[in-house]
Amino acid sequence: MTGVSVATVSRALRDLPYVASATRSRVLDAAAELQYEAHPQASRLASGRTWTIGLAAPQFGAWFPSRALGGINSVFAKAGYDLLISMMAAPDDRRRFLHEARSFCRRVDGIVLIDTFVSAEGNSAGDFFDRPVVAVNERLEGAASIIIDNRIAARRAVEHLIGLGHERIGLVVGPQLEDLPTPVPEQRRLGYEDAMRAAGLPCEPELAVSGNWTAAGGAVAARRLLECAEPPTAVFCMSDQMAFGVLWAAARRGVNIPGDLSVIGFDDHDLSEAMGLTTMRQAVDEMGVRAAETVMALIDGEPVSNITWDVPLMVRETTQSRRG
Amino acid sequence: MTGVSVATVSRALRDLPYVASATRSRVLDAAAELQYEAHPQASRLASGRTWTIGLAAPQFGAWFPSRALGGINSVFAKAGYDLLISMMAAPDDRRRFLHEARSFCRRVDGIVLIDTFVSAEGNSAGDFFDRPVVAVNERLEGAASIIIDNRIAARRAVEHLIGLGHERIGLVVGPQLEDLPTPVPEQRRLGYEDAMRAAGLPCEPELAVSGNWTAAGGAVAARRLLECAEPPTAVFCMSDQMAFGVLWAAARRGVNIPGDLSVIGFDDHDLSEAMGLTTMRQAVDEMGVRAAETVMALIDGEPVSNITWDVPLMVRETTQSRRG
DNA sequence: TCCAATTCTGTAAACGTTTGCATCCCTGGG
DNA sequence: CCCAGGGATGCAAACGTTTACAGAATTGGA
Repeated sequence: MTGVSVATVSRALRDLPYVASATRSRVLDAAAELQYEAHPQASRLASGRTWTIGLAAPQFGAWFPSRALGGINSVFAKAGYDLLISMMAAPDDRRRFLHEARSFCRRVDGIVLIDTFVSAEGNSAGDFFDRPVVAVNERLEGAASIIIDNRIAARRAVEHLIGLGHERIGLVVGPQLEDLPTPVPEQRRLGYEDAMRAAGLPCEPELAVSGNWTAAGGAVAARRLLECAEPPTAVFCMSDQMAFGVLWAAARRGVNIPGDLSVIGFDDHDLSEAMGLTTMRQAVDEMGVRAAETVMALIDGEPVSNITWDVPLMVRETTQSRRG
Repeated sequence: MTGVSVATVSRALRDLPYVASATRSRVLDAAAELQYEAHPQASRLASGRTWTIGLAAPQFGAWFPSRALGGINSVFAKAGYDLLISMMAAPDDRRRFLHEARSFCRRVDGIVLIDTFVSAEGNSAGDFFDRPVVAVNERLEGAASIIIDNRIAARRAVEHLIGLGHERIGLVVGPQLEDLPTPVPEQRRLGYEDAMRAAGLPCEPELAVSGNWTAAGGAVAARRLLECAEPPTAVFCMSDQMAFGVLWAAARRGVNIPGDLSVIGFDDHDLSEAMGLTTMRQAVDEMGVRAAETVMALIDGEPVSNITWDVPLMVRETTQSRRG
């Protein structure tokens, strides 16, 4: 239609140098008119670039990954990358995923790992992947990473309660999941203990109860705590979901919040603002955006970087200074 | 390595007929040893099959799509399909998506639409897509669909309350979103009115308040309802999230649930069981599984089908018969 | 005016499969 | 013993780009 060769068309459409501007605009016009666009598979085969980023995470139903997906997707959509997702819902899926990692790598230019804890299975990203990798919520040798400091954030949460005058402070813990060897619960517990010890307060074992990472578990935990001989005046929950359970159980028993019990969570879940829950904010979508930008930078040859994201305290209505 | 031609290898690896079983096993062994696998881009170019399914939805952060993603992904992972996602977070993304639909189609074998309401922009799936399409939560000409009957489900929810003796029944409505022309709120409202009318009860305008589809909005709505001259003894919320807000606001005001106020929601959100919320269950993951299976069936040439999914009533602890 | 450097364009060889067609081999029936 | 027919294999042409290389056209300076 333009009387020009395919090579020139290819160059014109991709903004490569060495094509006369008159030629370029003729090609562009023709392409627009014909709605022509390079066949993706063919172009991928010839160039070796897939223009696809692989995203691996445990169930996207979970709060963290599904939120992160939003941020990540917006960046890639703008940059022209497709997003290929691989979900590890079942307990053994992490091993399956790593087993198929070579195959996965062939169809992507870069990889974003969310909450996958690949480091439990090997030492370095290079053991599994031959593509640039960025890991969210995990340090992984050979990969860029975006994490938060769970220990310090937890410590700051508890310090907030201590600063309000609380001394008996309950801890609702999320258990270590069998199939997900995350250091998160341990780190958050250490942060709790750091704060308590620094304030000269004892860490009573009876004040640390499991909330199973769920709202239902949080409710059970709250009941346990409220039935203590000497119940706590404040509670730090390792997740907002568990905090919701605590709030709910307390409300149903007529325990006034924050009058009788201050509650602080961790995450800043979608519902937290509505519930007025004081919490530590994990800015998941921002972390997702940054992860996406980082993997694109790695693809462009920039060096590996490690980022620690800030976790601000969001003071709302479920914490107040101790009575009396 | 096996002394056999590439054509035979290709046939052996794909389980095609006309390859001797001895040859096949030699090829399979060699492939296993070399960790050989067909280059995806090359195979896609040659065969025209992309082995990819496109999934479009508004923000995956939302409850419905992120849950559906789980079911969908599990099916495709097993069947060997990749999943390519396209998210429509911003208000204008639906138009953008449809504008790029031709390009999207070239990289997928089939399409799953969740909550996209494409039908607002055109009459038929064929207007935009030249691939098999299954629409979730929407009827679309030329596409298979998986929907629920919002009107009947809402009616059954309200009938449950009426059956418990309630007569003043509040309605917490989700507003019609500007950029998402869904018939959902209208249908659920009609279901409410159907039930009320059938029982000879009036539909008081002051008992229908907006909850903005959020927990925070639900809390506001609850306050409005409780401040009525003659407050309702029961409330039907168009979503569980809004019901959470109602529950929360009621608990903070000392309104006993279900003693003073029965609450029923719609969705069966993850947190609903923990909260003991009576609700209408949308089995999202099952709908996702079915959507995935349906698109695969369409690809295999089976005819378009329309499925209406059942929405069972989950009776839990937030509804009880009217006092006195 | 001529030459070198530079910009522009075309040719053709990849890229790594799939698949139509031809060929060869083997088996069994006449 | 021959031949038909079908199973098994190989050959080579797609698939639709990208890109190294070569050649043509243009420019600027001597």
